[in-house]
Amino acid sequence: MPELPEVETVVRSLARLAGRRILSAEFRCRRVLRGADPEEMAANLAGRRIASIRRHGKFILMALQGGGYLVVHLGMTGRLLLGGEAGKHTHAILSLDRGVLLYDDSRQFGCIEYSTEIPDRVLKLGPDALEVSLEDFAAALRRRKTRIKALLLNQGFLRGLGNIYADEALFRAGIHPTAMASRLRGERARRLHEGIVAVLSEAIAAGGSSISDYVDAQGRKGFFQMEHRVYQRTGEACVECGTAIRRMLVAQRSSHFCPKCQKR
DNA sequence: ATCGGTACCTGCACGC
DNA sequence: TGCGTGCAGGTACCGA
Repeated sequence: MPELPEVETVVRSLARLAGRRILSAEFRCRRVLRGADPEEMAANLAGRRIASIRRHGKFILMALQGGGYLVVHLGMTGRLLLGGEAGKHTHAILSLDRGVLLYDDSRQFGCIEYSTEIPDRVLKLGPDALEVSLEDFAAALRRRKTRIKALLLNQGFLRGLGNIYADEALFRAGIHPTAMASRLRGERARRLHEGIVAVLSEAIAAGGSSISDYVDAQGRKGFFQMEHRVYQRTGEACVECGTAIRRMLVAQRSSHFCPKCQKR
């Protein structure tokens, strides 16, 4: 489900949790704990106060007073929900001094873990897609010999983009998903950087994209899916030229593009 | 060191 | 109605 704009929206809807205390925690699925012991997890969290909540790429970092972090990744179908009933796919239940926070994930591709420090695999990600400078972005592109779509999905290169916003940014830049990254120089690199920042900013302003079931922590849907120009619009007319939008696989992920507007 | 392909898991829409 | 197929916002891991 969630890419940078959705995770940012969730984090904003969780901001009110700063200062709250976790009374107790319950974990029901070992898989989303990345192998950690459920009892140990619960013991690490019980009685702790939440200091702050922030986004790092697609990760959610909940800092605890006195040290330590609750690190959450929503994977494809993860949800953090304030309030509501635990269901079939609820894997974590945090009882707070006021209310409850649930972690729900039907496909179990996400994770929720406690760590004394921010994990290395989180810290080693590339620069944030909303913060990277054009100069750094353009220089990094030149060093990579791979198709641009695959590179934009690589969180070690740039953190935050996923399949929707990679396709949308490439469309805005007029770049074909199979274009070689190292060949995108000058004006093309600038347009791609601009397209990434623009699409992510607009999506955050719209509360993210709700393709099937994405909602923020208060259960609110996003509406940026109304603004998608290529993603899941296969066969529909390009908003710029009217040509039918095409779909192809790039790095095993479906990629949507306008064959006329986007050049290799 | 980098890259592409595959595996992981559940649910849904579709055609027969 | 049920069954098989393909598809879905993600990353980790493997071998080349």
